[in-house]
Amino acid sequence: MARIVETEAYEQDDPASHSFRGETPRNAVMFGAPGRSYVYFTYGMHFCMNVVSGQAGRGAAVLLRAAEPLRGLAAMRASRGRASVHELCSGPARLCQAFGVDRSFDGTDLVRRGDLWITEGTPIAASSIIVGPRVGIGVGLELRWRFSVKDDPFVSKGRPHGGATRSEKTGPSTR
DNA sequence: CACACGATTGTCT
DNA sequence: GACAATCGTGTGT
Repeated sequence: MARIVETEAYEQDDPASHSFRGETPRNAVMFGAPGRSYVYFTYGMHFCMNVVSGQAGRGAAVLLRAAEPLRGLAAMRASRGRASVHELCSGPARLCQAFGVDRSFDGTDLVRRGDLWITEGTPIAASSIIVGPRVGIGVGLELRWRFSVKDDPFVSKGRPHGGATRSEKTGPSTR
């Protein structure tokens, strides 16, 4: 179980989004019902997980980039190899590895409690949410759709994140 | 069918 | 800070 502390949004009219060029076998889940997980394989070795966030047919999702481990740390370490608590879930692929998320979780209903789900967590003050450009993309940098908890030690090290704060809502938890 | 390229991470210098 | 690892996917021939 972990508390999500960093996310990025992707939309269909967004050159950085996997859904930008339309539906394909890989991103099909993105165009389906919201609340499901879109898991993709990248760099020949990593999985990353998103929460489908648009209406069916829209192709929008939120990438989960980092989380604070809360329970089941031993299992996370077993999946990731010995690592400090700060390195267990601080990155989209690390998070997936810690939770054992692979392509078989593509399309999982994250609203319903099952093997993997997300539920509402403790509210985070709008003033504590940092907004900035997304990480690891070459286009769409003008969109500041990366959100993270200010000064949270479990945020990924993808890039310095000194943006302005903005309004948002909560910090849920997974499994 | 061939090929270029990742919404990354870990290791080495 | 630089770079290798490693292969599914999308695009073009």
